[in-house]
Amino acid sequence: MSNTQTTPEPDRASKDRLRLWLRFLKASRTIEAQLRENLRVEFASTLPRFDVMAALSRFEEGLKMSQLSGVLKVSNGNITGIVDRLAEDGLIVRVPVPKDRRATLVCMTKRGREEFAIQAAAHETWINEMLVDFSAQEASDIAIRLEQLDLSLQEKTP
Amino acid sequence: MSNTQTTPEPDRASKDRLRLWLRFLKASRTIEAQLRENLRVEFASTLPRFDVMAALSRFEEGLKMSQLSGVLKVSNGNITGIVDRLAEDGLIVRVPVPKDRRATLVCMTKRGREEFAIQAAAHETWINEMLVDFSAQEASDIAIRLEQLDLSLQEKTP
DNA sequence: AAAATATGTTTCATGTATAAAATATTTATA
DNA sequence: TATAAATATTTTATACATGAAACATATTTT
Repeated sequence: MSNTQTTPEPDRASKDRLRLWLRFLKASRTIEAQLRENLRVEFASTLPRFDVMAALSRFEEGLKMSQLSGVLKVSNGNITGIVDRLAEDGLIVRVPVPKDRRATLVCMTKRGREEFAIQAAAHETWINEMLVDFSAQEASDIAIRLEQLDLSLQEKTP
Repeated sequence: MSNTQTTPEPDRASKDRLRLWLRFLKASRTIEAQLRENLRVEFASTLPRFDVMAALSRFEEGLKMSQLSGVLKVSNGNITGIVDRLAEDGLIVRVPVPKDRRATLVCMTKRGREEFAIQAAAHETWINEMLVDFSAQEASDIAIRLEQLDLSLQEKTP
C-alpha cells in the first residue's frame, strides 16, 4: 500500500477548505452585489462611500486620511478620491490639523450624519432580509468563528 | 409593558445578522487581499485574470463572452478588457463562432492551461494555509450552509 | 541649524468594475 | 423581403483599487 496516512488526509482537508473558500467568496460577492445595487438605486451611492461614512460615524472627532485608509484597509491613494467626492456632496469636510500642516482631519457634516443614519438603517434591513435563514444563534456562532479566523489571519501577515 | 414579543426579538436577530455580515466581509476581504498580493508577487497576475482562467479551465470547449460574464457574474463590458490582456499574453484565444458572426468563443491555449495548472496548485496551497484552523469536517459543514444561503439569495433576485 | 530621515497626502499609471449607449448581426414578424 | 425585435459584443463615462513616485512638512541626527 502507498501513502495511507500522510497524503490522503491533508489533501482531503485541503480540498474541503478550498471548497469552503469558493462558497464563501460566492456568497460574499452575491451579497455585495446586491448591496451595491441597492445603494445605487436607493441613494445614488456606492459601497466604498458607505464604508467611509460608516467609519467616520464611529469617530465623532474625525479621522486623518491615513487613519481612514488604515481602518478600511484600503490604499492611501484610493481614499483621496472617495473623500473628494463625499466632500463635494457636502457629506464630509476636510479640517486642517492645528499642529501638523501635512495632515487633514476628515469629519462628517450634520447633513452627512443625517444621511448616513438613513442609509445605515436601510443597510441593516437589506442584510436582515438576505440572511433571514440564519437564526440569531447561528448568526452569532458563525460570526464568532469568523472573528477567530480573522485573528489568526492577522497573525500570519502583520 | 410594551412590545415584549414582536419588536425585541426580530431586532436582536437583525443585529446578529448584521454583525455576521460585517465579520464575513472582513474575513473575505482579508483573504482576497492576500490572494491578490500572492498572485501579483508570484505570477504577476490578478484575481480577475485567475477567475477567468479558472472558468475557462472548466469548459474545455470554451465559453462565449456573455457566458463568461454570466458564470463570473461580472458585467459584459468588464470581461472585454480582461480577455484582451489574457489574449495579448497568449494564455487564451478568441475563436470565431461558425454560425454566428456576432459571437466569439474564448478558449485556453496550451500555454494557458499549463500556466493555470501551476497557479491553481499554488492557490489551493495558499487557501489551505489560511484556513488551516478549519477541520475538513467544519469546512465541509460551513460550505454546505453557504451553498444553501446562496441558493436562497438566487431565489430572491432571479 | 543643516542634513538626513520619517510621516502624511496626493498624483500617476494601470487594471478592474459598473451601467448605459453604440454597433453588429441574427431571427422573427408582418 | 423589408423591417422590427432580439442577441452578442464593444465602447464610453465614471468610480474604485492598487503600488509606486512625487510633494510637502515634521522630526531626528550630527
